[in-house]
Amino acid sequence: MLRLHDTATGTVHPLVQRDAGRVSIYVCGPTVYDLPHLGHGRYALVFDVLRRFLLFSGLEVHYVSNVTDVDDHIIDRAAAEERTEADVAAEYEARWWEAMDALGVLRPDDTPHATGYVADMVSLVAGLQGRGVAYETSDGVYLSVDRIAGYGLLARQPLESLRAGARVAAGEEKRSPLDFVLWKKAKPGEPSWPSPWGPGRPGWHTECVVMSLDLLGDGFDLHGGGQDLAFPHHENERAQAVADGRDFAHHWMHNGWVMVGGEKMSKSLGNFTSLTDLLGRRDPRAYRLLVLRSHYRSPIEVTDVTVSDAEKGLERLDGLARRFALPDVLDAAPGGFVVAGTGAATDADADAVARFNEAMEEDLDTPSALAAIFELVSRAHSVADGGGPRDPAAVRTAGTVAVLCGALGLPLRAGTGEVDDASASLAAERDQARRERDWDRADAIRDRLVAGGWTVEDGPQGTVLRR
RNA sequence: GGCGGCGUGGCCGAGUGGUUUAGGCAGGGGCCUGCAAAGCCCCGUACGUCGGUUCGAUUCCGACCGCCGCCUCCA
Repeated sequence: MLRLHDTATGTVHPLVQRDAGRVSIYVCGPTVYDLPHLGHGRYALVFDVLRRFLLFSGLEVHYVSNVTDVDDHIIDRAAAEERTEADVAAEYEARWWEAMDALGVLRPDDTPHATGYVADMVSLVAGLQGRGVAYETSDGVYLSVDRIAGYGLLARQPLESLRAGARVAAGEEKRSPLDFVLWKKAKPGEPSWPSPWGPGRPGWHTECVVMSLDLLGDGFDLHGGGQDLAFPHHENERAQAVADGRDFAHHWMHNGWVMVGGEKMSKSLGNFTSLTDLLGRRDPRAYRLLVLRSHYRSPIEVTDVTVSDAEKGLERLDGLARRFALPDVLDAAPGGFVVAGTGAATDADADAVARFNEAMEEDLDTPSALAAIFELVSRAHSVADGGGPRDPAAVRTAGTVAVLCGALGLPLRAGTGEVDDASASLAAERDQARRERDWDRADAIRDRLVAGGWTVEDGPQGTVLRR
């Protein structure tokens, strides 16, 4: 049984399933007004790994993640670029999925869009107003936070201390500084939908309540996102659900920051690197490995050094795949993973698989899970050094590595990459020179290849080139 | 001001009240190799500071120092 840290309690406890064998998850997705940055990439990877591990464990998963396609940022960008809001949202949503595909993040089972749920949101807000927990002002409708039992649950502090630190903007008509907007009245030129309060648009915190409950139902298992969503976003979602008398998420999971030079990466600090940029320059799998190398709740530094470090780790895994010509296991049906030879595997293999599972089940301890994998890598090589790459025990161990990596969404690459004709003929020339024991010529050719960016290895069939 | 997190060997980064090590990267030595590369073997007595509990603490408790974050849009 998977145990996970729960933001609501501050403890690690079992992820209880409302429906046995089936896990329902809602993860807050992107607001599509700009390129995704590394922080988006991290949360997407963290929850992708969670989802894959649940599938790997034989569970069914209903994974829902939204796209916020109506929002002030989108409106601002559209105005600045003299485009429609829909046009801006469509462009950046497309860029989002490109990045997700590059990262190997599985598509959600459902991807609700805020604009598709406006009528339901209006109903919710009207209902809240009817119950007297929401009130109208000149610019919108707000929720009265002090009417909510347990407000502050996810912030992990009581309402009073939250209120003490709250900043108050001038000219606000809110009754309490923590009250938040449910509905925004449209200004001229802004996109709008009809409502009892006149034309307007929903506030950000409302969409996820409506969409998660609609698609997953009351009392769904897990709600997640980046740490910065815990408060106020998730707190406010929960507040609405509570006020509406609904049973909301039973478990809350939040991942830690991407840091830059010791500071949180964020839009407001302007210190962000776009995910699109990183994926264009580096092996996308390196970012996944980098994310997996630290615990999901710890901050991670993403720098050239840490990315390079991850790439070298990846090289070690790919090296194993090359030696054993391991197939790409990622294409296997997500729920159909079978741990290679679990029954027939050596005790050492079974032990490593057990350690992998135990690590993952204890709050997704991916660093320890990776340690188990790397130990298998060493042993596969070690056994093959004695019995050759066809040695059944070595092959089985290597296969286990591929399966476990697959469970983490990390495909291994056995190929050496495209080798151009000129380089291939140089390699052939070198092999000829080596057969003639003309070492000077062979080494000169190798130097040329290395200068051309190749890694040159002597394999059983002669020179092997790879980038 | 309130609340929370973190401080592990050159770097990254798990974990644990003591008996044998996380793991990766880098570095040193050896094996293999025509030489390399890849791979294998061996190597580093690390746990912020000061106290306390304990037979024994990096691991528990307290204080302190330092760093980071949330309380505002933010993954």
